[in-house]
Amino acid sequence: MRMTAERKAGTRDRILQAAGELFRSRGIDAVGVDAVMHEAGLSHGGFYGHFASKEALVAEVSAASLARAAARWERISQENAGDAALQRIVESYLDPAHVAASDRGCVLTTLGPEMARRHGSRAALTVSIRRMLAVLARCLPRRRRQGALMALSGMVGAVVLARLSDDPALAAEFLAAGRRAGGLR
Amino acid sequence: MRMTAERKAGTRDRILQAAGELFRSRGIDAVGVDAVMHEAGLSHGGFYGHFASKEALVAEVSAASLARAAARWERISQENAGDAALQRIVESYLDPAHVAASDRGCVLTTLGPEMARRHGSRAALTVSIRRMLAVLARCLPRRRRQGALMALSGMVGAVVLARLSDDPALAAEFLAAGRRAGGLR
DNA sequence: TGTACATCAGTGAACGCGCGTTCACTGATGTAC
DNA sequence: TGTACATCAGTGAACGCGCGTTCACTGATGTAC
Repeated sequence: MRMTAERKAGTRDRILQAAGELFRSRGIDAVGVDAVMHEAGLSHGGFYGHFASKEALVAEVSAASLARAAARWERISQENAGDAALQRIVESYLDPAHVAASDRGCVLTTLGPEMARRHGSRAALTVSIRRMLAVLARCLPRRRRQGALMALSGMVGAVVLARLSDDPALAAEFLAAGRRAGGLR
Repeated sequence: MRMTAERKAGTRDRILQAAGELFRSRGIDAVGVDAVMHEAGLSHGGFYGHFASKEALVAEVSAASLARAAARWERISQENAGDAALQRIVESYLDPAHVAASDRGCVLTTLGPEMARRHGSRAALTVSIRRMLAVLARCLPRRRRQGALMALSGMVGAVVLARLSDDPALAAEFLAAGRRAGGLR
């Protein structure tokens, strides 16, 4: 009984993981429950033993994914001095490889407008956004709050625009602008 | 014959207008051809007399909508001095009323990630992005290119994050950060 | 000017398909004796 | 230790529905005489 419960929790995590990757790379409405379950190595019927609906999955996977990003930023800022922490966070957010791999990209840049329309999911995302702002403010020397707001806005916009840009040179310019907004260079 | 051709062109424009509003407010995949045609006051069957496919409509309406925004910025920058033009552009982009009315919002902030996945449509959007950057650069006193890239990134990110924020106070903070990124205050 | 015909923008029924969801089932694993 | 039973995570067929697209049609308008 104990082991089956753990096994089920593991399956649930695999579904969340698969959904996180597929939603971010293809968009929420373009990915069906059967595609998520197939990616998790299961048949589609079992989905409703883990989640009440596709919408419940969307809410949970987006909240969990952004919360994990916020936790990662917090860990980096605890283990590094302000300067070094900021550099790590900003560089990794704007790393061209991360920008290209949208299936592992930040929810804010991969699903931002889509999640903004799902009003029920915004509260959970806002909690993580506040945590990310707090980390950035802690890393900055002064004008902390304003700097954090500008850094996050600049980074999110830069990634969205870099992904939209047809020309790699223009995309690189946006990523460089994002780094500057994040206080680097 | 002449008048019917004009009438048909007018109908086509109504379809584009309806699609632009619906796609931006609800998302592309959440809006069907029949919803677009109904909004334009027509029955769904007539759609294929105007467009080859839904995907062709998506490409055209997104490109046209962003091109119109770029043209508006160019008009403002021609009719005003650099300072005043920048203020008008940035203020209107970050006006809370405009941010709330996503059906008339900028394609970059309402459909950015969704359009980034449609590789065939990116080239046309990139043309408009370059025009918008050129306008911003013309308005700035110095560090023009860098300033323009940071301004556009900061404004786009600020609007995305403001729409995501559950709390109006936090949303207002993001919009203020976007104004600062745009060189105001 | 009036009538007969041609054009074609728009209609609405129909199509095949994939979606989200339900449900009777199966078979591996855990428990009781 | 071995056997019989209970549990329940996961299966896969089936559902109603709305999607994108097609097509035979209609009826208003423009042209020819």
